[in-house]
Parts: sequence; C-alpha cells; structure tokens
Amino acid sequence: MIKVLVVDDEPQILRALRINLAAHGYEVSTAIDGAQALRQAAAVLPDLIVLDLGLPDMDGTEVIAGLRGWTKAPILVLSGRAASTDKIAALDAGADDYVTKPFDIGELLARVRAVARRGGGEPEKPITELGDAVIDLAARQVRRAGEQVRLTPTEWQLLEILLRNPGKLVSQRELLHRVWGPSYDRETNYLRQYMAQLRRKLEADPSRPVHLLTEPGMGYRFRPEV
Amino acid sequence: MIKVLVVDDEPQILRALRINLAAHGYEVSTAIDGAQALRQAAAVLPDLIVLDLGLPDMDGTEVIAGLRGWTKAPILVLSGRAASTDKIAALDAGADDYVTKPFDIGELLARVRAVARRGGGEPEKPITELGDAVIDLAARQVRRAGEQVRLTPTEWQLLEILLRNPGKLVSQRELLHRVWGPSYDRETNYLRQYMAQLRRKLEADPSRPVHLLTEPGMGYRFRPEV
DNA sequence: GCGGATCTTGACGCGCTCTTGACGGGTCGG
DNA sequence: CCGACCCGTCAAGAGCGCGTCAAGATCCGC
Repeated sequence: MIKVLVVDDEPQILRALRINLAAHGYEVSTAIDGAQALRQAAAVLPDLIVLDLGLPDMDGTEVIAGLRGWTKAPILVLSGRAASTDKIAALDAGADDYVTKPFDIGELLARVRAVARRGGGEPEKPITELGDAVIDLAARQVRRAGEQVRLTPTEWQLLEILLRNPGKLVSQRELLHRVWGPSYDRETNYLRQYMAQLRRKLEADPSRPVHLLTEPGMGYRFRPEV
Repeated sequence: MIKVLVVDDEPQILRALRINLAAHGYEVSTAIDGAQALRQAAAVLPDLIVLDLGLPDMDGTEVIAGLRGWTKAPILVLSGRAASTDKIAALDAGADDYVTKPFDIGELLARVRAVARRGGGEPEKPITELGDAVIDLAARQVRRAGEQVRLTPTEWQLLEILLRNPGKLVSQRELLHRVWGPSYDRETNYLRQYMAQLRRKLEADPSRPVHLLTEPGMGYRFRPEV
C-alpha cells in the first residue's frame, strides 16, 4: 500500500483529496500546516507527498527544503499561484511536479501515478527520532546535532529491541534473553549499565530520560515523540 | 553532459528549445516527427526526452509507448491540448510531466531539471569519489592523483559491496558471504587483511581512514564525502 | 618450468568493550 | 521509622577484536 501525505489548510480540499486517494488504494495521512506536515512526515514516512504551498505558518519552499533534508519521496505541489517564478522556485527547491488550482481531480491522480511510478522503486528508510538524535537502524547510524555518535554492538542490540517496540514495555527478562542469551535471567546490573550508557549518548539530560524510560520492577520502554 | 532529445514539428519551437537547453549545458538532439523520434532515440540514447504530442505522423501516446518499450528515460510532454483526458492519457502511457502550450521557457527548464534530477540518479553514475581517488565501478578503474591504481579481484569485490551501500554499515558476515562464499563466517582475518590493503591504496592516511571505516564488532562502512 | 602477483594462514600487541563488584539514594511496605 | 528492594553510578580487571607484519601456498602468463 502506497502511503500518501496530503498537506492543505483548506478542509474541503483536504477532504476531497483524502476520499479520492483512498478510493484509489492509497493510504492517506493529512496535515494542515507546515510544522504539522514535517512532524507527520517523520512519523509515517510517506512514499509520496501532496503539498499545498499556501500554508498559514511557513513558506512553501521551506517545507520542501525541510522534507528534502532527509527524504527523497516525491513531492507534488498544489498552488493557487500560477506565476512561472513560483513554479520554478518550488521545482528547484526539490518538488517533482507543480499543479495550479483549480485542478482536475483526474489529472491530479494521473500525476500522482506518474511520480509514484518513478519514485516507488526506492525503499524508504526506517528512521527513528529520539529527541535531537536521529537513528537509522538499517544503516546502523546515529546522528546528533550533526555529529556522528558511535554505539557498541551490545548497545545497538539493546536499542534496536526497544525501538522496534515503540511505546511498549519490554521486560528485563526479555531484554536479557535477547541480548545475552536464554541463560541470563537476573543479571539486571547489565541492563542498568547499558541503559545508562545509551541515555548518556542519546538523551538530552541523561539523568532525566524522556524517551528511554525505566519501569521499576518491570522493564524498560521507548517513548517516541509526542 | 545530459543528453536531451527534443521532438516537435514546429521549427521555431524546436529552435527555441535547442538554444535554451544548449545554453544550460544540455547536449541536444532533435526530431520533427514520431518515426524520426524513435530512430533518433535509439541512436543517441538520450537521458531525457521532450516530446510534442501534436506530431503529423503518429499519435502522441503511440510515440510514448514506443519509447517506453525499451527506455526508462524521463519523458516531458508538450501539447497544445489542455483537456484533462489528454493529460491523463499521456501520463498513464508513461510520460513524466505534461506542459501545455504556450509555455514559459523558464518553467519548462525547471521541469526539465526536476525530472532529470529524479531520472538521472537511476541510470547509475558509476563514478565514486573517495578522497583524492576516483573510482569507476563499471570500468573497473581507479585513478588517484593522475596515476592509475591497480586493485586485485578480491579487492574489487569487497570495495564494490561497500560502495554500493554508501553510508550503510555492512556486517562482516555479509561481506564474507558475498566475497568468499556462504561457508565463511568467522574468517575476519581475511577482512582485516583486505581492508588494510584497500586503505593503503585509497585512503590519504591509511592508519586514519576517513571513508573506509571500521565499526568494531559489527562490520565496515563506506562514508561518502561530507 | 619459472617468476611474479595474489590469496591464504598464523601470530602478536594494543586499545576498547564487556563483565563484574560495590556503593548510595530513592521508594514502598511493614 | 526502619529495612528491603531496585535503580543509577563509578571503578577496575578480563577478554576480545582489530591493525599490522610476515611467510607459505596457489595461480597465472610467458
């Protein structure tokens, strides 16, 4: 199922697009301003983005630049402005197509198919954000404030289990079994050791963790961004 | 140099496009009808095609279909017909963009850049830069400071796997399997041997590698230029 | 058959990771 | 109010993984 993020501040257009895209087999999520669009994109990792340029909070090219910073998903721009300079600016900022309102819904869907056809081949990166740290599990890479953060193999194993169960509590037993082996049951000092290390490397304030939480007597939990 | 094939039966439009594209660094070839377009495309193998739909000898979608039979090069359609049904037909036939005449030349160039950006990455640019070394994977050739650098077959295999996964960590198991075979799991001394050799031949300071990095206990990583 | 290049194999030292133990503070129940 | 429990933190020894050097084995063109 192809995931599409639709960004528009006009409710009726948003609704029309959602219905039409969903009717053609797309999985649709929506946002009504630029800030929400960027958050939503990071959360759902869409395969394609339909973006209205006339948003209340941000300039359209800024939103495009913000998306292009980390994703190559095709961006199809909607806009009421038909001037060539606007189109050129948006396309050179990284948009893949530009459609002026009012638009024909059938044509828009055809253009969506066209850009999806081309961009679809690329698998999307499963990237997790943890505060100001960006974690790429597939590439085994952590960036924080531009700097590269190095994790040891044991730290990766522990972190991966927690990140693959977002919001869910993982018991100490399960963590010990999956990282150290089935014969480890009560070595909770290992967990304390490595959780502290992870928090030191990833949390803004290691002594007051926001994302790597302890559930006393039970286990640990990764809490994603709210 | 990006090769563009322009197809239009109106001489003045053809001329205007040729001049403007050439001025922006494209290598331009032209055709004035559908049959010639297909012959020309097969001859010059363009990276991008600008195609007028109103050709005298063939229907526009037939030309698109004829091209799509063997090439994935982006096709940007020009047309005097603004009806949605025409656009939908062309896009679904395999076109990547659709611009109605009369068009703004600046906008057209921006759309050319947009589709070229996306299509250009796919046909592979087989050349990778690694510090002062230039690596051509297709030609199996490395130049460094003008000098030719020789790599052994095993070195090539190892280097190619890393270069085809830029930024991504490749585990020692995967490297061993793909270079030496599935029965090799723990012969990490092979990897140490050949990685050292590659660094000696490619890195500016082999003892302090910048691009061919070790992730202790996990594997190796090729880091492209920052 | 000979010589050079390439691939395999072994060994050693050093730095980093993992392991292990101990201490103190916080919380909860008795 | 006190003790048990759990967690965070620190410290230090053990062990492993990596880079490096060296030498024997194997393949190839001439």
